[in-house]
Amino acid sequence: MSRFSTAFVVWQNAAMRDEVDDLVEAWGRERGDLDLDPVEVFSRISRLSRHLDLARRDAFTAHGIESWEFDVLAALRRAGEPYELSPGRLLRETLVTSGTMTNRVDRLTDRGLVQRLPDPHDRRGVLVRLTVEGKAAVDGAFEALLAAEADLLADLPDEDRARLAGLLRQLLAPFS
Amino acid sequence: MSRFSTAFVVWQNAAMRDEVDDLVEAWGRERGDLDLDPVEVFSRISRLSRHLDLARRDAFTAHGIESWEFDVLAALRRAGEPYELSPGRLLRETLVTSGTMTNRVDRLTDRGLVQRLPDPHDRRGVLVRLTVEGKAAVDGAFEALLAAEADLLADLPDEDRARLAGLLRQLLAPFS
DNA sequence: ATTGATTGTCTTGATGTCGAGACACTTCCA
DNA sequence: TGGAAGTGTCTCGACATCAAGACAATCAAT
Repeated sequence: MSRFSTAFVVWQNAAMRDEVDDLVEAWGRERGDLDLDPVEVFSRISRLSRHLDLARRDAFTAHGIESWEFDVLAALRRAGEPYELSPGRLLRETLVTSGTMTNRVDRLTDRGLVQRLPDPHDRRGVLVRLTVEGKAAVDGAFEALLAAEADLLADLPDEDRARLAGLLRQLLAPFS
Repeated sequence: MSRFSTAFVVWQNAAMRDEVDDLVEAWGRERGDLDLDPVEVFSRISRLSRHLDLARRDAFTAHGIESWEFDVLAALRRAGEPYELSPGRLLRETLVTSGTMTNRVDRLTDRGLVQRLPDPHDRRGVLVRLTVEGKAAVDGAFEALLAAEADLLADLPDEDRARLAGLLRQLLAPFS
């Protein structure tokens, strides 16, 4: 199958139709003077992102946590032992503002998933540490997320996945 | 060039590195037991979507409108003459709730970009119609958006764009 | 040592969105 | 023709987020 995946893709593309095809068709009727190629890529990325958010939400609620909770817990989990980060580092990782992060850490503390500790090296600072319960929650949720995402990729041959990841990397790299 | 574009991609992938490579590396250190392939695709889609939102915001503010305004105006514009849709149709197009749409139409009416009309065929209903000013605003903003998005695609050869769009369609089609 | 600038965190007020419910009109069927 | 179910829109209360500013501790330079 992998040797023929490109032909397979071409065949599928011809047969398959998605919401964005309708969108492009409508714009083409109204603004035939414009090159709509960018819409073919970016509108699909936006819509996939929205669907993905919903899939994430579903996967996480089965594990009793919400998406924003996962974002924070996952950043701490990725940091490795002892699973500690400053609020400032957390808000840079998760791209939210400081007020939002204060609120999030408050609620995660109430739920017993993280705890706040004074930073021994900087008396202005605080460290947020994952609790044992928090680590278990994020590990379970991450496994559920990977399973849900793997389902979404099920129809895509390995070779196409790698190609897709590579093309997306080319788009994303300039931002990093 | 087109004949060698696949090899070109492979070479670029080897040379280029993005934020998600770091993310996957960190997860791999902590959870080497998991298959992180889905992250390579979906995390890039999420992050690109976020960057794209910012690029959209920039392109639109240059034209004096906001992203949520564009979403509503563009749905009306795509509908074609006479640029009218019901609030219910608008909220299905833009995936927001009815309360949100009421609020948005209120503000767009205040700005003179749309007007509310009674639906002649259904006395329960209302039609939202693009004004002349609204049509000019959305056309200008759309052109700016396409230009900004074309910039983001500038480094990607035509063949790769088409391949990327096709792969994304395969992921998106099951949702549609 | 003292001053000034910087960094890190939290507080406050405003805003946009969602979800649930209310209300009006329409459609269907007896 | 009458009543019930359905549809379309709007209102209201709760909530998470953001932006700006306040406050405390640290660092750098004289």
